[in-house]
Amino acid sequence: MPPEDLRAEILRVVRRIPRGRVATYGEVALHAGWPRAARLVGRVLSDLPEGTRIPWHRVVSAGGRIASRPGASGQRGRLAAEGVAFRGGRVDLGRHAWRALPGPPA
DNA sequence: ATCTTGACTTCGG
DNA sequence: TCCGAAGCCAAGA
Repeated sequence: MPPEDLRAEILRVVRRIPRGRVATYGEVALHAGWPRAARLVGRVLSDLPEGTRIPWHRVVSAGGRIASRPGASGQRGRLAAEGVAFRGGRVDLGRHAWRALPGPPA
């Protein structure tokens, strides 16, 4: 599957992440059909226009950490506005993971 | 064609 | 828990 289709597929996956839940880059890549393309997910999201309706803020790094980049704090704010709980600077995946439960048992 | 650079992940110390 | 190294895929120089 060429990168162009992969991009569309990634965006499709991100769009289905429900409000109040989060998914990791690796997970999005997995659901898009590219198990090891986590970095590409980040690349695709970085190309999104400012006014996009894609819920890019619901995509976080492994373990619920917010990816380092300019604007990271804004992402946290958006998530908090959706009711996502944080614990020690990390998203509480035990309560807000979209599907899998990568973190240790609560 | 080779090297560097990322909104990444996992493993080992 | 924090840090560094290695593996990862694509794009740009």
